[in-house]
Amino acid sequence: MVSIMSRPETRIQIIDTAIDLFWNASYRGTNMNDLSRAAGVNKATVYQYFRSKEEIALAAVVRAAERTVAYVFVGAFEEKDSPLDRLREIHRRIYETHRTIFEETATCRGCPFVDIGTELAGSSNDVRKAVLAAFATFAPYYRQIVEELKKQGRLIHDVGVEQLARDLQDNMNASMIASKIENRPEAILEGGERAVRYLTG
Amino acid sequence: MVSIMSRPETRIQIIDTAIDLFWNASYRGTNMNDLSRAAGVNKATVYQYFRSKEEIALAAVVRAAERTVAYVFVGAFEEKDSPLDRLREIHRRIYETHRTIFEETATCRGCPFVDIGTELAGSSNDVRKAVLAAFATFAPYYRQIVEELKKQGRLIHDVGVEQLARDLQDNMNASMIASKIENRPEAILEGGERAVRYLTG
Amino acid sequence: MVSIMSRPETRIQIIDTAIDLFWNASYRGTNMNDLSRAAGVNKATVYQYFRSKEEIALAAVVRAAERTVAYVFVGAFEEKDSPLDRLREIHRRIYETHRTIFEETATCRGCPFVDIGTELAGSSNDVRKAVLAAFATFAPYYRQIVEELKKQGRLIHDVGVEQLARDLQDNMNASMIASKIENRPEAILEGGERAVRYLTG
Amino acid sequence: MVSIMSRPETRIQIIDTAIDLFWNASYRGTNMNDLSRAAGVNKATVYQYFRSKEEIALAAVVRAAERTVAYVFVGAFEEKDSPLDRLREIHRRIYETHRTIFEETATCRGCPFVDIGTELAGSSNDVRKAVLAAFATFAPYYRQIVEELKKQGRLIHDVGVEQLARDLQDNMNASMIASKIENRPEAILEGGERAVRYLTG
DNA sequence: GATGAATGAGCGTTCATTCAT
DNA sequence: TATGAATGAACGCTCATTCAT
Repeated sequence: MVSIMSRPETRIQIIDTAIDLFWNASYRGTNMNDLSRAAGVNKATVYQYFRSKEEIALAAVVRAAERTVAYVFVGAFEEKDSPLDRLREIHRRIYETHRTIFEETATCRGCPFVDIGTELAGSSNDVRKAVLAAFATFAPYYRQIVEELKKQGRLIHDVGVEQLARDLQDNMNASMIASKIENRPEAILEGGERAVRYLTG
Repeated sequence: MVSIMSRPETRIQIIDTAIDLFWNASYRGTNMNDLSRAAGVNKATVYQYFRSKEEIALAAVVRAAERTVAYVFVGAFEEKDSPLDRLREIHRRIYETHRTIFEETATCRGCPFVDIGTELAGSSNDVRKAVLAAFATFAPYYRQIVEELKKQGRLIHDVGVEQLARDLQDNMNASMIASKIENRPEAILEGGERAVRYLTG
Repeated sequence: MVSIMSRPETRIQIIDTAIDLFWNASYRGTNMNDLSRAAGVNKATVYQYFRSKEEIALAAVVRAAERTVAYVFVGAFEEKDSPLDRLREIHRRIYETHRTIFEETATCRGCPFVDIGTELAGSSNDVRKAVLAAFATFAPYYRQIVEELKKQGRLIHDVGVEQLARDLQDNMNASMIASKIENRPEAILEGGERAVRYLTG
Repeated sequence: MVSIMSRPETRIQIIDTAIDLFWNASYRGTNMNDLSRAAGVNKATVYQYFRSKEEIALAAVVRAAERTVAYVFVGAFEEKDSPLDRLREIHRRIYETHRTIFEETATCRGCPFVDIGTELAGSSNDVRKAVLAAFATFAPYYRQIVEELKKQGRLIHDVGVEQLARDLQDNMNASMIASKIENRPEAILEGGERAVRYLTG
């Protein structure tokens, strides 16, 4: 069965499939055979859109970041108004995603950025930097949360906004690692409460 | 029960080599050829001590945890007396290890437990649980730090000791991930300060 | 009989590109991607003019022979009058072509006919025969050189004209192989002197 | 069926098989699957002895040269005493080899050195130099033939010994190319007569 | 107990060729 | 006519693992 999709759709189809497979089975745990089959295209077709598997990883990180910004951060900011609610909503949205997968597969996935970043940082500087860039696209949202809290005089630590925003990102990463290692999605939710606690006591 | 090997040193030599290689190049990025050569034994000899590569990963996680307890946690507790100094010393010891490697290789390694855990959690439940068990061996030290602070009335959060100890472990994981993704060992040190801040304000 | 293509220039463009690429990187070392791109046409377009890659090789041999006859043999015969000067001029013209390429690429190309012939003789009888036919288009010129020398009584070997003409072709092939293996264009020029020596002492 | 041969035998078995296949179907026309199967070993085993296909080509050229020296040149020198008989015997021995293969396969193979040299000179400088080195191992025999003829005062050309020895090598190469392109083993024999003619008139 | 040698299965990648428009 | 897109088959090479001694 040949799909009738034109160029950009195929590319995106491949990337989205890669995001899913890399996230589920890691970069090295996913092979190009599985990837092409899951994407519904021939293996050679994949190589008309990407020069190498690593280049797919790069594109996957970029696109996953875009999707995360749209669904998690913009979504949370649109749905909630107060900084703390937004922070909780960010964690809640990620939690829901993981919980759904957990219910289907009994397995808790980790953070797609942390996972591929730690797996490949040692062998691909490009991927490492792509993950760093992904985090940078989340930073404005964390920053805004911190700034609003600061304006409201509710921050308990006398630390720069930038640092606190980074702390929120680190806290999110830690939550998702815990949820994967403990195989327990709730850790992500608990991470949200910890973040609130850390910022406002 | 008699173990299948006669020379425990060989077994340990293999495990220690595996810890180093897995930590440096990830589990899947390390092959049995490199491992056996680096361990100074024949490839077939490795398979007299371990049934599979995964079993080596299991043993590596266990032994790396033991070494971490001895050098990082016991070491820090022997060197420092106050809970906050001990917490800082834990981060400092890990930082020093990473900084030394960073100066030699210009590359920042991550957390051996988080790395192998996130890489294999999806495909090996045993490894995931081994990492969880490794963290459990660190927990008593974090717990003692928190308890002593509590006794001194210096904790700013009204949260259970157990939870705060977990938070310290999560914070450490987050620091090491940041140091790897940012290729900047200092992130581990900064993580120590954040932990202090989180606990005592 | 109507040919299948409407634009003869496209066909020729493809063939000329193939001659260059096959000559530079060998038949199997050239792929249809590079060929179509270098020819400035779509890959599928190539297959509207040729049924297969081998058919391109066939056409390339035919056209390269035509170009060689025109530039090397007719050119030499127009420029020089005496048989020995013509023989030398044949080698000189080929030498100049190779020397120019050598100066640009530091690499000495071989004989396009010998190269593709030896590469494909074992797998394509058609290509082998095409190369044979190419040599046959050079033979009249070598024959004429030998015949004129014979008429002048300057031949030192009592061998048939046909055989001596073949010897000249063989000598040329040997020169070009030597120049390629030794990466030294001068071997072609030296081959010209050897030919003179062989015929007239 | 696993062969019981020990290390050096397996290596030689692979090389000898490679010589045969490369000679029959060219370097690029031979794949590692065919090679390993024909050698009677697993594909992975081949890569325990050679780092790459190109390294096999290198070893094949070296060994083919050794075998050629032993069978063709030393053999001819032991069998015949006079320089011209030796020269003819060199061509005759090569001819017999080709004729036997021709009778079995109806196809005339070319020169293993020229063939792989022209195929790979453009992409592997190492192979090119290996072929050059192979010719260098034949040179002493051609040189001795020429020197003895010179001592006997039978040379008709006033050209250095070194040059004439090179001419004999070139002549042999030309003969074998002709035999392959014409699919006619006799061309090698005729090349022997031409060599005699060239040297002594 | 230790090893040199071997292997089946699979890896990422590329090939000549064809489809659909 | 010409092309953007796709493909089955094969490529050189590497993997974790096992055999035979």
